[in-house]
Amino acid sequence: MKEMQTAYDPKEFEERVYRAWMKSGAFQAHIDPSKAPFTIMMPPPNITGQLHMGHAMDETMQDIVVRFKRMQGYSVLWQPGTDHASLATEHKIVEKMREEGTSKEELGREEFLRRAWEWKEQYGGKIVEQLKKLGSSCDWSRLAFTMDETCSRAVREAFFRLYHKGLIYRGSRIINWCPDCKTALSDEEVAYSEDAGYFWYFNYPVDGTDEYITIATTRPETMLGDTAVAVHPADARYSRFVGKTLSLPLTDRKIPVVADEYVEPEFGTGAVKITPAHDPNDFAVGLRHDLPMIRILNDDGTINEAGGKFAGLDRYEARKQIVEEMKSLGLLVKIEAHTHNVGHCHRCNATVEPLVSKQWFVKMAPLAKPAIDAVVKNKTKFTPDRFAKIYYNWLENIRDWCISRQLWWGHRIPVWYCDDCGAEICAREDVTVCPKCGSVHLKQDDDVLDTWFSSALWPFSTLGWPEETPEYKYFYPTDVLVTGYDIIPFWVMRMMFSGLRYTGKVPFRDVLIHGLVRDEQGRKMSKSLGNGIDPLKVIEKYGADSLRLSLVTGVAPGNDTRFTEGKVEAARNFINKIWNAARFVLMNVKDADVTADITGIKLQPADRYIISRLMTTIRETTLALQKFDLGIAADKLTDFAWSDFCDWYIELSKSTLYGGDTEKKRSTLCVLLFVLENTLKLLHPFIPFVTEEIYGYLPGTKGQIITAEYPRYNTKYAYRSDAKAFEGVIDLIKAVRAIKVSVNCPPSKKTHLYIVTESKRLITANKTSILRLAGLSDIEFAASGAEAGSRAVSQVCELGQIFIPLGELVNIEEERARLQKELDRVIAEIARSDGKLLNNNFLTKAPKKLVEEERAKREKYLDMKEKIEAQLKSL
RNA sequence: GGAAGUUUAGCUCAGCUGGGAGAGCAUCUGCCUUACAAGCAGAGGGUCAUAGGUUCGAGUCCUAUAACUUCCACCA
Repeated sequence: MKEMQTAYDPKEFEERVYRAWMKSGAFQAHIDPSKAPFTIMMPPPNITGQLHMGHAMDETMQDIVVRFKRMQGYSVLWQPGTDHASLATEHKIVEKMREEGTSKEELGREEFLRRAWEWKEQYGGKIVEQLKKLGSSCDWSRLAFTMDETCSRAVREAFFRLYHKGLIYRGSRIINWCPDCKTALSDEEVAYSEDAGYFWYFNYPVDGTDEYITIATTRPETMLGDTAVAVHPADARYSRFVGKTLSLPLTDRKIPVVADEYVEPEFGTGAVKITPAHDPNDFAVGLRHDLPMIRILNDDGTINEAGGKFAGLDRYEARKQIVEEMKSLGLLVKIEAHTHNVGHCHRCNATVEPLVSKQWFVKMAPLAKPAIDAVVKNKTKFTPDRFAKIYYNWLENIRDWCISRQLWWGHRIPVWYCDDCGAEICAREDVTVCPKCGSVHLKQDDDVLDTWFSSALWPFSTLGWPEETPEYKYFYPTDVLVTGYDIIPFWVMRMMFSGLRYTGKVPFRDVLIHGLVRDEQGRKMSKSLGNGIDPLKVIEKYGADSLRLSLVTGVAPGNDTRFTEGKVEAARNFINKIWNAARFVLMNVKDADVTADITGIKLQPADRYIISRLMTTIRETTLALQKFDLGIAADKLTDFAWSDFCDWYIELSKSTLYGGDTEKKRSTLCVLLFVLENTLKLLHPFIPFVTEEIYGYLPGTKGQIITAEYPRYNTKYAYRSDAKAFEGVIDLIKAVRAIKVSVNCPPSKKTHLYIVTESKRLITANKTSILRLAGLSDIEFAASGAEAGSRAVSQVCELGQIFIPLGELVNIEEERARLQKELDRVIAEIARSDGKLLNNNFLTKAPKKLVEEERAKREKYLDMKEKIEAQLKSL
């Protein structure tokens, strides 16, 4: 048998183990009617993406669930893929072209797309390689891409269906425009932030009088597009002006004063300039009063011809000049500092301009309703469930979704316009001849779709929808979607209404939401702050298993977590512990012909104890994983493995392993192997690499741990009373250890122990272990403490009263103080117990079992009190 | 303006359907005990944000308050 290295070194095997998994086909999903399917769709990372901590956590959580289910015998599909990320990718490619001294306009659409695909082929798979380093066990043979043939067909189909149901329409609306990306954005793609700005107060002259109306604005340049000033109908200050016209300064236009309830008299001056083409509220006012719309901005954020002499200036330069000019005209009243919410492009952070533009929209109201109902009716369940509220909140207030983007990289809108008859044709297949007039002069819409339009179809487009493929029939609907709460509006919501609309089913039954990974100070990790930590570097230093474990321990579902290297170190230390425990077991097994089979073996008390604890751990972790409580599962497991198995059982096993009884030795080895093997299986979803590696060293194992059966709770091995009894032995050992430390007795000095007990059999049965772990030379049963001599230290523990004669080591005063402290503790316990038991309401209303337990405790403490008092007296 | 979350040991955080406050790190003490010093044994440390309420019993449920975080809406 090959020997394990002395120290845990993930670098030595992680890549090798991953290759073996790939080669064995363990990740591959199979349509197997004899098994229940289990499906997870990986949130497709952008092809421009670099693996970050958010991915690492998201992937780890999915992989834990997937490996757990796979071991439970489900036919698992974890579907991987990447997203074309139209805006982000186009940005990147445009940037590259600029460096090469060219531009998309210069190259034209076709050449641009050719280069874009080339870029995708070259760099788009990078993130996939990074995911593999984490240990992600997805079916790479099914790697999908949002712009591949299958997904593209699904996009066409979806668009086609909505279009012909009137749920997709084209119209001129106020949309969010990014002047840097030069495209429309959806409401969700705009991030607002409180920015410091100003309030400029301008006077607009009232025609036919020498009076002015003062308005306040945060965006002076928009005055070029003003088509009215509005006041509240009930505002006495302005009522005499309603119906009059104003001369709009810097232009030759006359604009009316209108009355509209939208105006809040208390805010600003109570008079509002109305720019219907550049403000959503003004747009509504404009419609009500039939005002003209004057768009004053070009796509790049410069002023257009409507701006007269300001045409061609950048919006901020125009602002400066307009303010100057108003000042020189004496029409600038004052400037106030004012912080207000400004919308920014979530991709490039440029200030977004609301403007009227002809775009494609999805009508949301009819789609939102079923998506809400599905969650209300629990067809899809959020974990933690509080996120359902956030989901409702979004869908209940949702506005129509602007889906057209003025970009080239993406799914082109499948609509053609006929140059001859003006027909608008939406079709599944490319159109070359106008179905209305037979003309061949057709032009496809220039725009592409929002990336999220295709992501919304991900759970079924990857399975071949709209074809009823075997995959689709077997794996859809999917089981769990794992993602961060920040993605709910972009993706979760849209997959929900899309799934319901197109497939008639919810796309997933569970949504597992997690939080953000923050930095050590609790800040969001971001490029601009430069505080991001590269998961690949962490893997390089500590291994993927350590990173994975550190990302899920001590984390409550849906909560943000801080990443610290200390956590990774703690995880690494734990894994090293497991590594060495395995090494210990294997060293002792050597060539002994034993396996992890414990059937028919004569078990000692310690064996029953650890097996019982293993069973409890199996039950608890299985339950926690089923509820997606990954943090709790990890906690229970590490606690069991480290504390129960390593610190107790392995230490206990030494007394038989190093003893002469070969039969006992054999059975102990079996139990060690049994517990180790099961522990590795339980740990495998969390730390897959190291568990697989160790599993390979175990005698009698076949195949890989990744496809082994997940341990099952077996009542036969519960051994509840044995385990309970053995806890008394542990308590005894701990008591002796504590005493020895408290009197500064060196651990190496073996001492004698006297014990007054009724559990002689239990103690005798475990005598060698107790001697070894407590550092004793011998144990003697006594009728009373007197036999231990006067200079003995005593302690009341579960199995009885122990006495350790320590001779000159004992300082009577210190011992008296120690006992007094113990006595105080016991008295406090009795008082607590009395508080309950003397309360008649507790006796009558609390569960009987609880009352009985409380009575037993009180008895125990009373007994302890008596003994401690007697000991104090004897000193 | 609306909503959600957080507040527990020095730090970072767990704590499921209410029934004797936990972990890791840090601190202190003692140990190289032949798997592991990335370790072992032991110890100290908490008015569970505040105030009420429900209950025999509240970290846990309800109400209010405060502080912090986040999301949404938005007044030009």
